[in-house]
Amino acid sequence: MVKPTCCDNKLNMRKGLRASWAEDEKDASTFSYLSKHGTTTAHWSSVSRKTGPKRCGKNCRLKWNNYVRSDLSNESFTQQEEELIIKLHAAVGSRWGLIAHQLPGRTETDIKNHWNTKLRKKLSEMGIDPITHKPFSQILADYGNIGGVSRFSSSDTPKYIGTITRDLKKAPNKPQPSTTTSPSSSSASASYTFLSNSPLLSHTMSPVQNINKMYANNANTSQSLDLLSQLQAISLVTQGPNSDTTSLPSSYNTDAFFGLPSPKAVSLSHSSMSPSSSTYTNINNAEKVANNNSPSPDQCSSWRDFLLEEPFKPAQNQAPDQQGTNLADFSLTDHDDGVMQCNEIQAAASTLAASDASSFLDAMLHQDADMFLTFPGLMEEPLY
DNA sequence: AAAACATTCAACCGCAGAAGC
DNA sequence: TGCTTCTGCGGTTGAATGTTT
Repeated sequence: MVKPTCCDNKLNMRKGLRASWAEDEKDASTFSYLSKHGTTTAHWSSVSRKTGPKRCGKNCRLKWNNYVRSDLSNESFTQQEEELIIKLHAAVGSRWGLIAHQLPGRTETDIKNHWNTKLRKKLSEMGIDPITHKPFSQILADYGNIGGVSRFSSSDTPKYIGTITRDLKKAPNKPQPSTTTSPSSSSASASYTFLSNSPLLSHTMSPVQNINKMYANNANTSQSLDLLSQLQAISLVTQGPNSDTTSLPSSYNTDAFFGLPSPKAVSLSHSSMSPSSSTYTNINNAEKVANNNSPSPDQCSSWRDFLLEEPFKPAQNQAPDQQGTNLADFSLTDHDDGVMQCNEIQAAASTLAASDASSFLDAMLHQDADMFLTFPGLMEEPLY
């Protein structure tokens, strides 16, 4: 590890415990220059040389990105933003930078702090593990059922269980909020009453609600969303407020919990879906491909039942010639008929399945690279 | 009024990858 | 090719502030 120059005491850089920035530093001419010309061509090391008292470039960048930028919002987080953060966290984990790109005016530090101080606690109080987004009861049950073969590494297990028990202590000793579907279930989705009660979750489908569905799926099946779901979650979010949510067929009966249409309704609606609502269809198709052993949506009366029916299982026994399929070969963009091509989903699913053949680490790295190839927008510079 | 406790959030730290030489 | 520097990210810390006792 090369020690950054800013950490070299010989350079007399201002650092150390809470060496707070004075107002005159914040208003330094260099930051004024950045305000006018942007940061795309800025070299933070040279920026630091221009700021009065010596500050390392890293320090300047941090200050600029978090506090000096003019587009930052000082308003408290709205409920919609909180919902988005939770869902994105479920989809992509603690990648605050990625999450911050979806929330204009918010910095990753803002979001990280808000998560650690508010949302994390909020989830814990509802009996949901903020790390896995699964109910504590399910985590403990899973842990009790594994019979000596831990799904966690032996080094992680004590720490992880310790986290759960600590969060459990924070949870109130009262019954989980009842649901209108299955009172016996303590699923994470059932605990998200504050989400379902949100005025934002109207009967009209929105990208956020679509993520809700995947979120519920994730909470009941796997420790983290599979890559395909992550890609789709990000795709949905990046559509933002521009997505047309008004063109959904009237046949969409809302799910009792998340305001989702029944799988049957969606299944019946495929042929009449408008292109603008194809994202929803894409996900539905992807799930059908991924859960190829699951009952068809026609057999289930609600999304919850459908999703609880069978956990996600990667396709097995893929033909060898499919293993070379690149995830970047398929696109989530709309097709003329508004429905994602099934063979493209198949290609993605087989890629995920093929990853079993090599090492887990290699597969993860490969999939991560593919994700950014598929969504180059995630790597774009935010507009300041 | 003051001490104790809890919460917030700006700043710092360490790591890792990219870029430059 | 290897070393150095730059940049970005996520996690942690602790001073400041607010709330409770």
